[in-house]
Amino acid sequence: MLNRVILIGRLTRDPELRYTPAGVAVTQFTLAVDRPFSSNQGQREADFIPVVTWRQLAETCANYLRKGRLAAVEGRIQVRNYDNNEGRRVYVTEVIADNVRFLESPNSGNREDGSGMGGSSGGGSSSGGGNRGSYGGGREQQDPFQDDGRPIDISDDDLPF
Amino acid sequence: MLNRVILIGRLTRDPELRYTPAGVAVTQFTLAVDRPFSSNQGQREADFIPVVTWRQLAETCANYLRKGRLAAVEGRIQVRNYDNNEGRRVYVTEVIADNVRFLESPNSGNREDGSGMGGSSGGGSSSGGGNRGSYGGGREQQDPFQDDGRPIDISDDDLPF
Amino acid sequence: MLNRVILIGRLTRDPELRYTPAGVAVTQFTLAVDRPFSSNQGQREADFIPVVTWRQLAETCANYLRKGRLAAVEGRIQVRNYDNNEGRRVYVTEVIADNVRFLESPNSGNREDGSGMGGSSGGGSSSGGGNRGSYGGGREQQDPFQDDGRPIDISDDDLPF
Amino acid sequence: MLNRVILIGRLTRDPELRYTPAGVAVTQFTLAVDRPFSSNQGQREADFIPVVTWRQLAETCANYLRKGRLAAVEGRIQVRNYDNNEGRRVYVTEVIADNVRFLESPNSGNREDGSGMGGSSGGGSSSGGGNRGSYGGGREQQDPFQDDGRPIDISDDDLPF
DNA sequence: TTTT
DNA sequence: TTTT
Repeated sequence: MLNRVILIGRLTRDPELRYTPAGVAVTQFTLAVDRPFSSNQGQREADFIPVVTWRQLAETCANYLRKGRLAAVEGRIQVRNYDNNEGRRVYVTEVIADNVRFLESPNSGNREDGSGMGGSSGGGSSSGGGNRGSYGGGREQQDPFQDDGRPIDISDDDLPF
Repeated sequence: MLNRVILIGRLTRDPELRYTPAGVAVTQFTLAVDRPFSSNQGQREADFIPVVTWRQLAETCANYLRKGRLAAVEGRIQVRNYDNNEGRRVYVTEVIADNVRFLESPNSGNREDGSGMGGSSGGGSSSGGGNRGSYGGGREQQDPFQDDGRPIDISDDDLPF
Repeated sequence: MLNRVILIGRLTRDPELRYTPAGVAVTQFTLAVDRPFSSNQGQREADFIPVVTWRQLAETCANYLRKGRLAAVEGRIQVRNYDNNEGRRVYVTEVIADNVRFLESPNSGNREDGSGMGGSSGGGSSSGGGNRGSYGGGREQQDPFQDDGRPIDISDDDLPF
Repeated sequence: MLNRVILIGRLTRDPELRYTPAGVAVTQFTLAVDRPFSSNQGQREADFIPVVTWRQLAETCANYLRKGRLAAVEGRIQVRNYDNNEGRRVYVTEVIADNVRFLESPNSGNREDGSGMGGSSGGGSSSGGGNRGSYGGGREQQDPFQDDGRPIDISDDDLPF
């Protein structure tokens, strides 16, 4: 079996870093990836694809990625499910990333930022300022994947790899 | 932007061929893709990933793929949404395939079956017999993506590419 | 069968646009892709991977890519061979791209430049002279991209896709 | 940077297992991957793509793969070079695989044979093995996989990953 | 022959 | 030098 995904897109929001009860870092963000064609209403649309990173990569992503930034993500598709408060089973599809490249950095001019893998995470970074604008430069699209009341259940059982 | 997925897995059921009002073929199936590691309960798990094909490729898949068969799929992740009968917005993530390889065929011994792309679709649907076996050879897992009451809304607006 | 490559790297030189006798555009460039680890001498190394694009994509690449620019390339590996002037068979491996993303542009600040696919090529077009070399097609072929004295002939038989 | 290749094809010969002086296993084989179109002489052609695997994966490939078998390979493109006996620099392009799937097995009927990885179970960690080491890393290297009179030396410096 |  |  084989399950491989490669995406290039922009973050719809700042990444969210959390920790499992056992202290393992998890970061979630959503990538807006423009579709390669226009809709028949002539608009360019995007797919909003949830991405999850774990451990060191999670820390690095939380430190270096921000809303609007361009990133390349390598990983696999994972489908998990939970029962919501109406007793319905809900399916959640995410890309579990094992490699993230930062394709832009605000302060280093126009250069690639380095790797999400080997990168020493350095300090808190977050470099302030950042954060303008709608994700993709202009269109006011909405990130559908956030605090919509879904129970958040990160457990240490969810560790991939 | 870039959005590329490659999967190898087994069909959880026979593919479902439908037509849009304008007569465009669409085929949906789910691929069970084993995870590359075991859960911490020591079980091997799988992701059940919905795949959609259109037009000629849809016809070919409907003709040649069957429950339990191994296939390779190339495509892109698409996230669409609709409002369910409780007025909640539901997000559906699918792989829109533009290339499918049939990695097994029941009657040609142990050989690859050919391409889903250029393949002359040949005749009649091959419906016969089909349907033995649980998808992954043994485990009785459940395909979560079927007739669970979700409205099916294939429209001609959904044509990719 | 399946053959898919995705690269992100920097151009080692300006791209070279040429035309087949029938006027089909071909652009060649080399991508320097850093390896994901350091050598045991502690140096970071790169692979230098030749990329070939055809037709509209070739024009767009010639117009928008330059030495040092970051690009994402999607395509397939192609291996062709020719007999050199010593009568030895030489094997040439290239990535035939069907999609190129420009991940930096010098004049548009810090934004992605757009697609290599749908891009209107705009200005320069650079039609110039060039023109020989059979590329990719039959057997016993010449490498059109080397001006080191080997015979060159690009023919229109060499069009992929 | 990013460098990802996925291939499905057939082995042109039995794989060749060797060991470095330090006893690290290396296996080389060539995958014949049919092109997705016919030549203008109407023939279907193939690319013959050299694949290299290391360590445990090398042993597994040597044990389970044979000439003619269908396999899926995931890895990265590596370009190394050496100076041949005429003093010319020769460039060798190979896919360094980190995942191989056996898509056919002769004795288990028509089923997929399993993974080339041998996933460690347990919850966390896994990811096995050290890192670093560039295979074909330094400069001026020999191609260890050709017995045509060129000097052979696989060194332990060549370990990838 | 290589990019940052 | 190539597989089916």
